[in-house]
Amino acid sequence: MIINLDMQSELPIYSQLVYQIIEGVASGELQLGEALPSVRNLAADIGVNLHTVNKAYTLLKQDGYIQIHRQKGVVVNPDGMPPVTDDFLNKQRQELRPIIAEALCRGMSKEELSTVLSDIYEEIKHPY
Amino acid sequence: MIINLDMQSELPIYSQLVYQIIEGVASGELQLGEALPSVRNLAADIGVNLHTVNKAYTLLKQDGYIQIHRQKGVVVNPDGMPPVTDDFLNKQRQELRPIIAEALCRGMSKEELSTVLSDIYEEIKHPY
Amino acid sequence: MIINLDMQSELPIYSQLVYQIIEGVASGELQLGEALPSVRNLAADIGVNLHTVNKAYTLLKQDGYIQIHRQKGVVVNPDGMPPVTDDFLNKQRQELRPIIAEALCRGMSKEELSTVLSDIYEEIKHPY
Amino acid sequence: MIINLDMQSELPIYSQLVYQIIEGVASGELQLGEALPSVRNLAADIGVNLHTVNKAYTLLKQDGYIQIHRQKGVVVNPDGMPPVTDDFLNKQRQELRPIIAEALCRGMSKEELSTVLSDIYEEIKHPY
DNA sequence: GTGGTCTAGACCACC
DNA sequence: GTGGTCTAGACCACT
Repeated sequence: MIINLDMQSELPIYSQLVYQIIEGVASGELQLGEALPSVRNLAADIGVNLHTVNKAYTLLKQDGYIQIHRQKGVVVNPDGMPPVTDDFLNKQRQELRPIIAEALCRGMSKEELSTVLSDIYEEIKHPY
Repeated sequence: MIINLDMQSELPIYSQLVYQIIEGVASGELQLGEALPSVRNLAADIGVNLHTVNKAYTLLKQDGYIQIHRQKGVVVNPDGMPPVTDDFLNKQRQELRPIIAEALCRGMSKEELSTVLSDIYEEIKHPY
Repeated sequence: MIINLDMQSELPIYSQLVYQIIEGVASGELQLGEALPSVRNLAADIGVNLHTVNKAYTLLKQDGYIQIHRQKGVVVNPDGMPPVTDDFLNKQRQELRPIIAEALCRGMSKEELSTVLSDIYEEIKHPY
Repeated sequence: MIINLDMQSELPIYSQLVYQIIEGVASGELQLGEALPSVRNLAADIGVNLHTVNKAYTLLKQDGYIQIHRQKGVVVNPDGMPPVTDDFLNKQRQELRPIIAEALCRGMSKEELSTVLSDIYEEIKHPY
């Protein structure tokens, strides 16, 4: 899987890592139970610090996206992805709110927004 | 207009300010051309430093949401809001992408996402 | 003569006034010895404070562009415009330097810059 | 690179910094991709507050002259300088206009002005 | 009274 | 170590 980092982004590198792995699962490029590179290997591959990869993996584990086994290494959670909890929905709304407010302000209609959302949805699901 | 700040949030205070003012315009609570509080007044009202407010105002001005008149004060841009540029759409997609990837991963359908979006859209537009 | 002020410009209003009057003389719209509106009238016409107009006139007088007579009012200096002094040339170079550096940085050639300069020169001289 | 600040100038210190760095790039003293001093180092070197340097760097970043890498430092944009956009040309004309009007008023010919411009252009390009 | 600038000094996240 | 954010308090130009 190809990881694409923007070193100038305001987003921390570990967050970018988290999102790229989540997107990998969302697109099907990463299967449930599939092994991920070790912290050490991934860090070397993408040229970032060990701590950075570690932080990303730890966050992914906390949210239930991956499992970290002492010896076997890191795998995408074979029991499936975390469910849509109320906490998640609240967080999602908080993140969407300012984006939608800005769009509304600039005159985008609900339909236009829906189209953008739908576009991205399909783009992630079928990245080929 | 009521400003609601979360001092514990990971979002910088000035960003929260920016979004709340944008939402104020989006909801119609702030009219085009309407005066905003002076830097110092707003800072005192919400209990933050004047530089923090200043930064928020400066960002809003850069994006064309407000005008800062020399020694007269700050007003919502009377010439209307900034348009939907390609830059804006790109930025919007970049912000939406990880949110949608996460939703997809957890099994939300496109329709469910659209409903959430629609909900928030109306919530902002009709906050009563 | 039509005065055009930009209340949002970073340039102080009195400076804008100074430049517009200088441009009026440069274009020939204002003749040597021609009367300018009184401080009071001009302030009322363009909707700014008396002090602002006063400051502009005072600066113009200091540089020798106009004369201010107690009773007769304000006139464009009938003895001609101030000469090209070394001080003026130094000030001019200081002002031009950052503009030219920026142009050079972005890849404008000396010829392109000269064309822009020539354009503006003619535009001011023949504003019709 | 030697930075020369005039603390008495009407130009804000951060603007002087911006222009000096742009001139450094224009003259070739600063190469594309070259590292600039950290905010704190530069501030200490030239004896100003770190916020002042920060503001200069932020402005340079906004215009595309430099890149600010997360926790790694500041470099001259390795992808080249920002292009000559219409916005830039408009801003340039606005800045040149009053300077040219004044010169015209005092009787400088187009050729004299062109010579001054050419002088400064070469002076910046070949500062030795 | 307005925003613009500057200082001094602090804490934080990231790497 | 880096930049990002925030505070407190000051002076200035402009209107």
